[in-house]
Amino acid sequence: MPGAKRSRTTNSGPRWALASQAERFRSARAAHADETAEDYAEAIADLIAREGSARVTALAACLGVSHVTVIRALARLSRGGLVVVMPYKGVALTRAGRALAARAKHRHGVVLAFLRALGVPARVAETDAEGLEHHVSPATLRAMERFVKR
Amino acid sequence: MPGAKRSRTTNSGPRWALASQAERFRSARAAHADETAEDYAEAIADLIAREGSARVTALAACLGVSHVTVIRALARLSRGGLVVVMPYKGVALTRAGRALAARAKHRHGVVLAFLRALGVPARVAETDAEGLEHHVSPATLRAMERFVKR
DNA sequence: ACGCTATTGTAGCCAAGGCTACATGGAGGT
DNA sequence: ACCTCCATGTAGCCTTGGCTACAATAGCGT
Ligand SMILES: [Mn+2]
Ligand SMILES: [Mn+2]
Ligand SMILES: [Mn+2]
Ligand SMILES: [Mn+2]
Repeated sequence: MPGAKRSRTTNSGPRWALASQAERFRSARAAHADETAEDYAEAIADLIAREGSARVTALAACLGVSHVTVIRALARLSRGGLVVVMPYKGVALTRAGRALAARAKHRHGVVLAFLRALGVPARVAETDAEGLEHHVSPATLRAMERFVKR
Repeated sequence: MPGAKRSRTTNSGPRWALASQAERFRSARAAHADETAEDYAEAIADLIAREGSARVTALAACLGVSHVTVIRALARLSRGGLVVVMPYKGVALTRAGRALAARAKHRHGVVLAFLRALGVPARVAETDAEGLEHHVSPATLRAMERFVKR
């Protein structure tokens, strides 16, 4: 008979498969939790470098969200000790914030250069890099760097 | 004087930079919106293939979330016409659901094979692929396939 | 036939990340 | 000095995606 009835606890595949698959999903969810902080830190550092200051409105335009969304995100990052908000003056990065921005910027650059080296068109590479970067582990990042340097 | 005061509308960098950066962030957010559907479709198809049915409990174990989370996600996917839930029997994929699962599974496979080919250790590759897959555009996917086939 | 146990479902909580509409504040230009 | 405009902040709403605790039910084994 088809779908031969197996006792309720039996399951064909390898015993470790399910648990470690769950771990993979957990990792992806954890990456998403860090994503906002990374993107904000990088955007703030860029704005300060390019315009001398990072204003809430500029951040909103840059990230493609409303200023309200930025204000609330900054409040969270501030509680987390990554930024200092100076109303009507701009947002500054703390030491930890600058460190995060530097790591994010570096990784972003590597991922982008990697995609370009792979032969992905510039515009597409730029778009994909913005999402991919947050899921690139240190080991994969090293592999990408190796590849970029031929 | 340092930080030479620029008129309020001036901004150094290229004029198009901000808007298109916003577009990149919007794309990444859009990818996240599809992520749950893709992962669920793929997991359901896998469970059906491996065990003959996809039960809520099995999905929860597989995805690393509580059964409540699965039930609610399935309700949304059901409203979206991707799955049909048959209580105490299992979850079935609709035609659209099967198509999504097939695309997701293929892309996942390519991303994983690509990382392996790049020299990323198996465990790390499996973990990274779970998050990366959702941000790989068709153009990048093709580039990865090309690379895997040397 | 009946009870146990595992599966499924509900209620209600939380945080994040979006939004619009409206309120307040700063600062430049007149 | 003051007006006006823009930047900032608040109130309140929504959806997604987590969770725990508890309720209901299917179906197996006795
Ligand atoms: Mn980035
Ligand atoms: Mn990003
Ligand atoms: Mn992602
Ligand atoms: Mn995935």
